Amino acid sequence: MAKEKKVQQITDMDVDFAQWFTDVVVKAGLVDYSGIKGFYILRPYGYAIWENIQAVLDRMFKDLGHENVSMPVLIPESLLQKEKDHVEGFAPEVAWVTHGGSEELQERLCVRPTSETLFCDHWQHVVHSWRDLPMLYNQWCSVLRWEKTTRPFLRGREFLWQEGHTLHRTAEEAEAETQQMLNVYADFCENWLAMPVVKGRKTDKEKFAGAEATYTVECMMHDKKALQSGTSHYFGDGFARAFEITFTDKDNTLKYPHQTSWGLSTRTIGGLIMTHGDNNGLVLPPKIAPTQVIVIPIASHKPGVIEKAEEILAKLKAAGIRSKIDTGDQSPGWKFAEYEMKGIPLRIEIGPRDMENGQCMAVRRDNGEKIIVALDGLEESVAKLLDDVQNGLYEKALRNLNENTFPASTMEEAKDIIDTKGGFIKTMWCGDLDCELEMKEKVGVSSRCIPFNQEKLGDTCICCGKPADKMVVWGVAY
RNA sequence: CCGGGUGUAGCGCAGUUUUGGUAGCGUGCUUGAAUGGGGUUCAAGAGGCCGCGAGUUCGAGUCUCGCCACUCGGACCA
Repeated sequence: MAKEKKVQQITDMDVDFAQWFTDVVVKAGLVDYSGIKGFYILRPYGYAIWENIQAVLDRMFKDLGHENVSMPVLIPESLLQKEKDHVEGFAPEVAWVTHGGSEELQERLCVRPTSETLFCDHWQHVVHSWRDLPMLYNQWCSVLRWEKTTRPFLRGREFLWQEGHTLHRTAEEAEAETQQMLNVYADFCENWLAMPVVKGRKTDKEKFAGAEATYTVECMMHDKKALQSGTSHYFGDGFARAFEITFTDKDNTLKYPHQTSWGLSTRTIGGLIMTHGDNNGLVLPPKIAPTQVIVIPIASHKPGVIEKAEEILAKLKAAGIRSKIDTGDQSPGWKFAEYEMKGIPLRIEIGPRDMENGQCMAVRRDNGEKIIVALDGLEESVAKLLDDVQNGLYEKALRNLNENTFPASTMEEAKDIIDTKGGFIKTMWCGDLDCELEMKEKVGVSSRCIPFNQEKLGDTCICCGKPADKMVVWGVAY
């Protein structure tokens, strides 16, 4: 029943997935294009989703002892250049401020593409003793990267994110933090966004500029492409050495602290859209949806209908369910389509017929199922239905991931899978960069990660045939 | 950065060649009426520096030259 496309204005996702995505983000009122390429306006509905993401993650961070701070938006060139790998990684895509008013600056300033260098510079000032550690910082901000090609949510030149930065006394502690925060992201993606993840470590080729190790949660989108939804980096003491951050340890010797950073951006909203959305528009998991229930009165000119609808709204709100009502004069059909476009998880219809029977009609956004619900105990029924939608979305996404992840033992096999089916490919890999490059060249995939959940598919590398003990997941990435 | 495409009403587009000559369509918007359980119907109305700048011409949305912006694919990235 939900198969038929009820909204004509959006492109069919099976015809042109990219266009479908663009149609949805615009028509659901999430973003508008600004006058500058790659800069997007987050409209109230899009921003509300981000606010919910922020609220949940912020709580999680703070529960683990992190504190929020705010760093400058500009970085002096000399600072950016202190860590060699880092600057090489980011230099091609930074924007520079060269003038203040009409005066040319003595040193140009880059608009932050990420803030490691700023945190390091700060810590160099304030960290002196083992008693000053750990530093567990986070900031919510936007960063700038001058991307060549841009898309709403998925790749903007400016994007909103959070970047956590921590500094620790020992390597072990920093490594544990890196893992812990990756697990926070995985937990958040799976339990709040209903997006199952593949957790793992990035190959050296794919790791963050300046990091010793990068960990990632990778999600599969509806078109079977991969989206990196959160990353966590372990830096060792590389930055500390470059920025000369030292502390006196308990044994009265001078040491370099160990560092991490981790980030999750508005790209995740793109992930939500591409994971759960359908041909009628957006589909939001109830736990993150700004509005969980939309109440629509039917034949609202009939006596008592509006009043009953308002009564239902009040009941739901009192039960802590984020609900709205639409008493506007558009036709019911128009409203159905509108709120489906916006991905509201549950719709409650209430009309004269329902009132006579002491019931209302609930319609699930995820599968279109229509359920008659008694007005008595409505709050409990609705809460249960919202849970069902949340779980249904996760199960569906998990099925998509599992059914489209294939083992491969030869390049030909891998190529065939990518060309005919798409999805993720898991193979053994020897660890050589050359083989990784060849996979890109010949199969068209990049390594997504070396999953923590390893399977022994064989003992030779898919590419060179030499001994291999690592299983890698490959895919076409956003 | 390379290659293609597009700029005309809020949005989506036709009109541009073969013929330079009153600015069009759909949708949306406003108002009114009837409707109302899947984008309801009818009526009336408002809305344009035809991307920008030069040029040709009696006359340019249309022809010439230049510029700009956006967009889609490719190479690079959250």
